[in-house]
Amino acid sequence: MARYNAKTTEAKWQAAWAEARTFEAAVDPDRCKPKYYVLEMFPYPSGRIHMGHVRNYAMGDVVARYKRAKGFNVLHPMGWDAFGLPAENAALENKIHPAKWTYENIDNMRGQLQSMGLSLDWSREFATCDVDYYRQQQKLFLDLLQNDLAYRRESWVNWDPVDQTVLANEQVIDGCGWRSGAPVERRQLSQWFFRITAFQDELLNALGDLDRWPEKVRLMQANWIGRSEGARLRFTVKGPTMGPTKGSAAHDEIEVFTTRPDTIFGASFLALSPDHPMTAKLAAGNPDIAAFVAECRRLGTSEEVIEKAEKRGLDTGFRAAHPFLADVELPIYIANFVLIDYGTGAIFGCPAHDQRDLDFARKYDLNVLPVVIPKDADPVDFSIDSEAYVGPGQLANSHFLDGMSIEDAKAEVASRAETGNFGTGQVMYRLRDWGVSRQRYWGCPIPVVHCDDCGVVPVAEADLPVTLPDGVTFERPGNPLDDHATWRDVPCPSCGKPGRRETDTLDTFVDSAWYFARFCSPRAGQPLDRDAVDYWMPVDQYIGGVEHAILHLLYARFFTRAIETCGHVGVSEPFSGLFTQGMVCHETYRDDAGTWLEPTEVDRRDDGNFVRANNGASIKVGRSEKMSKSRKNVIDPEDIIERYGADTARWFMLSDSPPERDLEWTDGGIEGAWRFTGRIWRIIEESIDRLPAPGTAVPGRFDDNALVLRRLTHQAIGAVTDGIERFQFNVSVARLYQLANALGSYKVDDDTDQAGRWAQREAIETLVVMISPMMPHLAEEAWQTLGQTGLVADAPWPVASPELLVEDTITIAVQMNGKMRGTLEIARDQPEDEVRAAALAVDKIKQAIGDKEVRRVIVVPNRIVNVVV
RNA sequence: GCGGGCGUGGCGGAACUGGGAGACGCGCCAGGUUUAGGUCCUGGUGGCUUAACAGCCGUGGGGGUUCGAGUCCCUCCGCCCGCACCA
Repeated sequence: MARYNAKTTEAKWQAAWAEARTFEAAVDPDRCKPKYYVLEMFPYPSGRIHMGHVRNYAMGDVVARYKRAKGFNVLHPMGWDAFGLPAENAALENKIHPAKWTYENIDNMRGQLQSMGLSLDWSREFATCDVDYYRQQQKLFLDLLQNDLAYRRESWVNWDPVDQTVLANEQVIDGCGWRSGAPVERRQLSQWFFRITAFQDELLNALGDLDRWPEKVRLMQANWIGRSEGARLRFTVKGPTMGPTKGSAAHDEIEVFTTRPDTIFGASFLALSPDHPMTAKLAAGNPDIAAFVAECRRLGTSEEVIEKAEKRGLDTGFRAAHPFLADVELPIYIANFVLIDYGTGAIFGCPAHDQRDLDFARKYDLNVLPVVIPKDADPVDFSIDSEAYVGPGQLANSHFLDGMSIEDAKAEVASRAETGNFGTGQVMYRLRDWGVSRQRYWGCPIPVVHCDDCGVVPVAEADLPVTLPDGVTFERPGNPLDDHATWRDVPCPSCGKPGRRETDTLDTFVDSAWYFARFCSPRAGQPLDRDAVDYWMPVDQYIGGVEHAILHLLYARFFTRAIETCGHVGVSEPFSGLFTQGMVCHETYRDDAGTWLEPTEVDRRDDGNFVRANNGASIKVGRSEKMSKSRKNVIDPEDIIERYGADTARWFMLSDSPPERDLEWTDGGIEGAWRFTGRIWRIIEESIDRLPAPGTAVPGRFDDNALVLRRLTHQAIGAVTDGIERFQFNVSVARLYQLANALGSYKVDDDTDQAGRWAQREAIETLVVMISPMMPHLAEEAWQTLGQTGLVADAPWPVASPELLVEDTITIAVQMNGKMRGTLEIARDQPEDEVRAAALAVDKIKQAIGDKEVRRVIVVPNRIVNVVV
């Protein structure tokens, strides 16, 4: 009996699929098959695939192959998110052009992915750095420009001093660049923006229809867009009557945004952001204010400090007139907790109903007047101590608002403000427009020319693409395109006078904001071919890491709407189904000095302790963490595939852990998967000589032994299918183990039981087809060995026979007072009376009842009986 | 601080709408085959009490609803993720 050789077998079937062009998709002209577009987030070509890729693509391949077998016309493409900074860093370090570095990496990673045996349509492959791709992206940019969805403005930007590039607000994490981790500086630059805020309402509202998205992701997006209803209110400024700013000129009015206009009568101060224009004015004439502002800014970027920072403020000496109370004036502070980026950069503080305002009021001894009273509290002695009251209630101490609900009071204040011409109701969003300018070489050039006379002039469509020049140097910091005179200096397309190309390139998030649509018609002469895009879009199932839950997915949703506006697509939402998978983790190891060690440097001894492989020194085993180079807890997929084969690696990725949760890589797990491939193979080899020929007619009769196997087979079909449909691949895997176990212990008497052999073939074929999305090579080899002529990749998904899913005789549990006491074998669907009688006749139940009185008997049909005594 | 999620054997986990807790895998124990070893096969494996039969306990803790709770409700504890002085 030949042992299964994964290496040669996998190569053989990969060649066979390529030869037969099995996975190349085409628009189905008759529309007789439903389409299904499954896509995994395309990789950045770093050079090597990692286990996260293996997990991601193994899952996507299960879906793609399963849907194929279910009769869908499946599109399953792959490409490369190929622009970006690492290529420039590599260029600098290794003196290699970014393009050469990138394409070499792609070649290597393509080979690695192909060794996984994925059912990908490689004929559609492209990289976002292909001129053909980014020329189409430039066309889209021009369309956005024309539709006022792209624009240029001076703005304060987040400047990453390490990457030497601008970052979007979304890319700044805890005051540091999302990629470099360096503290971000603020600089003023002229920048290109995409008007994502034009769709803020749609992007928020449409989340409600994305019912095949994880709730978590929808919530994160909603929070990111951050819609809140409130009011803008203008306060008249008086003074200064005292304090450090006495005598200096200032604003006449301060406009605040509040989500709680109902609490206006509880206001006891106004607070300005340290970056507010009025603050700046005051700081210019007052060193104390300037010093305070500087101090706030210093505190401003670091994360941990701010979290625990005390609420602090500085009284400007100015006063603001209360809009409804002629005799009340509120002090105006500059406060460290007021953000310039949100609302108007100024607030009114109502200490009784906002914790931050309360902390502030207690510190500066300001009035705390409750104006919302909880339902069961007494308005007379309801008071605020150290905790602000933010719950529901009724207005009090609020003149014309007294007795109103919070909602009514909010509306009333907004309406009176409008009447009195000092404010209005207002919806505020946290979302900002998407800054897309990057001062980098390795990105999509923005196709415009700057002219002293004509301003910003778009490059004519006929003159696209604006290609990246060769012969650039990366020695100097900043953008190499700025230094490339022959590329940079061009005549103005409008007037012909000397002009200057835009040297900014687009954020790589733009590249990934429409690649999924390009896959529908990857060689089209325009960005998107409407026939193809209308047929394939939206993506039915998108799969990737949760780390892209906000940025990439929000940009893709925006961009799809933007190009819909320009007429390139007919859908608003790019991904109708989304699945976010967990990370691949591994234990970490350190020696006594605290140095991280690779798994290969560590040996597990028989007593379970870990030692250094080379010298037996003791090792500290740390908790399982995401595989990362810095912690050295990385397992290279190539090593695993080389040693065990792709099927084993894929099987392990799908076993045990639910796909949405983190998976812990263990040696035991991969060994177990590897043993299973051997077991499948043995089951087939040991029985193949005695099985009936493929396609033999169903025997008329099966004995009990065969019937049990057939039932199990058909139940497995139901359960495995259900597991795949619900993204519970681990459950499907468990059911496949169960079926294999049953086959392993299945015995047939060849002299008397041909039907038994038939049932065995049925079970084996079913098993093979159902493992084929997970272990496609082994399945093809088995399919061939079983005497089938076509590819298992083209075989239909098995269908369970309903009559085999139900058993005639069932075992039901009998409880007494809710505790299991025994079981009962009985024909299914018996009348309740008979089940009750049978249950009461069970020996253990009779014993347990003894001389107690039976008060009730609850019969749940075909499930359980509960005797209550 | 706000929002979301999770907590089940030694480990990863299963249990569709409340109905036999622990499927399946790993690990471990015992036995067998072959062998140098692994592979492979058979059986066992939540805890406690017991010689055994059997019984009791058991899904983070406590309480509740129910004939019946891993599942629903309240409360407390712990862990994870996201956002964050968002007015």
